[in-house]
Order: sequence, then structure tokens, then C-alpha cells
Amino acid sequence: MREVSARLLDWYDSAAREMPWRVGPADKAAGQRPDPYHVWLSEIMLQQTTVAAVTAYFRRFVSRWPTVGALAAEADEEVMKAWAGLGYYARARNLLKCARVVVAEHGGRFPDTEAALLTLPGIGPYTAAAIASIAFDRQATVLDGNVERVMARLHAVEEPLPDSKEALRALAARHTPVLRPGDHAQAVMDLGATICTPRNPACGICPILADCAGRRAGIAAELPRKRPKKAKPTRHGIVYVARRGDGAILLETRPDKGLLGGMLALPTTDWAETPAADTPPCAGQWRSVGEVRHTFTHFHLILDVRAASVAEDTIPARGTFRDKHSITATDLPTVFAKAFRLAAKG
DNA sequence: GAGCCGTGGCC
DNA sequence: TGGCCAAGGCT
Repeated sequence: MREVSARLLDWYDSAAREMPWRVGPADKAAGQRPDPYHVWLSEIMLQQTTVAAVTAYFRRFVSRWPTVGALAAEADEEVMKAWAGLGYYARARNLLKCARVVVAEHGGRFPDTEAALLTLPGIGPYTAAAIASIAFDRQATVLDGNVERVMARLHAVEEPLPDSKEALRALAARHTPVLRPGDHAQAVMDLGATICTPRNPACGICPILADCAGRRAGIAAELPRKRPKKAKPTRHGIVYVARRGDGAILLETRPDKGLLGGMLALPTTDWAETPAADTPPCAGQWRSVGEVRHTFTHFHLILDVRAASVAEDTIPARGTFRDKHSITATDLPTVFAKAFRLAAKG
């Protein structure tokens, strides 16, 4: 087990990818530890999200809110707008909750144990272990999709997920070293992201090829096995873009619970498998400008986009007219950004 | 345990 | 084109 970790750490030291939340080689050599705020923020953003998608968001967040205290003091809507486009918006709501708990109950410093971290909003088993090991050098077992895949292949675990999860966790625990547990965790995840990939793994250049039982058995690429997934239904709806003469756009804030919760949004009907009745949010000469297609985690969506130029004194039945200059498409979840842009063209 | 919850890239 | 997938957490 120690041999595998040693090979992974050697590989990591020679080929670690640069990411803005990591400490560079020179600073690491000088004994510098990563900023727990940076580790936390990056790990929340990285939940089910690629490094490529996260990097720009991370830079914008730390530039605008350099400390957890600064983030905790920000208005909810500003943070939700900054998160727009990254997805899984419950993460942003819990991000703010967590920042405020850290300030109010921990003096603005993140707790340094896995158990204490686990009690914070938005921090589950994976993230608690990741922060504890990466930021605080704790020997915690980090288990994410990458680690599951690497362990399943390395030990030729054929039992499908999620049944095999605890067995994979036990294997990951056996590999976790006392020294440099955080670098070890990042090494396994980097391996899973770049070499031990879900499809077409690059076994030929793998630093632990000689240790891999899945490779020896010729089944590495088939692992981990998973249960088949359910098909996505298609839902339909109507979304409304009302523009006043002064350019103001009618927007609303979605309820905190549920899909796109807490986000700035265009008024829309319910989304169902049978199209909803036309219920515009305000009076106006409404016309259809096309449709927008979007796929969420568990359903496809087809939205009929309707636009209207409305009078300055229009009083909407729902939502609020927002100054055009204070709002851009990037402040909205992607499905609404698509509709907004389509209406702007048509 | 299983459903809910985004998005963009890949093949 | 469409399904699959990603450094998961919450209910």
C-alpha cells in the first residue's frame, strides 16, 4: 500500500497540475500551507464540476472576496449572481451559510478536524476529508468519483456502485499515508482526471500500472461497474422576456428550495410533460421568438420564448423590472441566459 | 437508499 | 445528436 502511495506522490511531484488554489512548488518547499478558505471554496466549486469550469469562477471569487469574512458579509444576491452559470445552486446558498457560521461560531477560522468540518453547511464526507487533509494535514480518507474509480481498477473490484462504496472507502483508507495525506489525495484525483479516466484510460503511462489488478485482468476500462440510469423525460414550458422602453427587464428571484433555487430568473410557467397555459407576467403585445432547449440533471426542457415591449407604467403581476445596465445574461442560470439572448436578438 | 439538483465537454 | 460523465450534498 505504501509503495503505491509513494509512486503516486513521486508522480504528483513531477507532474502536478497548476491550479490557483494550490500552493506552488517553491512556496511548498518553504513549508507554506494552503489557505483553508481557498481550499474550502475550491472544493465546494469542484463538487461534480470540472477544474476547467471552476478556475475562472474561483479567481473571481477570491479577487472580490479575499477572506471568508468578506464573503460572509456580502449580500445574498451578489453571491448568487457571481455563481450563476456554475450550476448546482444549493452549493452557493450553503456557501454563504457556511461562511456566516465560520464567522459567527468559529471566529472566522475554519475548524481543522474532519468531524468539525462535517457539521458545516454544504460540507459532506468528501469535502470534510478533502479540507482536513489538504489544508490541515490530517490523515483523512478522501473518497470521490476519481478515488472510487482508481480503487475499483487498482483492486479489480467488480461489485457495482453504489454497493461497493464502503469497500472502496476501506481500500482508499489503506492507501492513505501518514505523511502528506493531502498531496496523496490530490495525486489520486489528478490521476483519475488525467490518466485513469472513465473512458480510454491511459494505462501505458500510469505510474501504478504494475500494481493494477484491473489492468492485469484486462477489465480496467470497464470499472467501476454501475447500475443503469433512468431515462430523462422531456418537459415543456413558456418563458417571458418583458422589456420596458427604458430597457428594464422583468426578473424574479426563484424560491430558495428546488430547481435553480434562490437564483435570479425570467418569469416562466411551470415545466411539465404537457405544455402549460399561456400566463404572461404582465400586459403587453406578446410574440413568440423561438424556443430554447436545455437539459438538467434529470429532465430535458423545451421552452417557448415569448417577448414583449411593454409600457413604462406597467405593473407586473409577478417579478420586478431591473435596470438593464445592472443585469447581464451571465447573472442568470444558463437556461435563462439562453432565453434572454434569444429574445435580445429576435 | 434513492431522488433531486446544473453545466459543458467528450465521443 | 444524445447519452455519459465530473474533486457530492441534502432530504
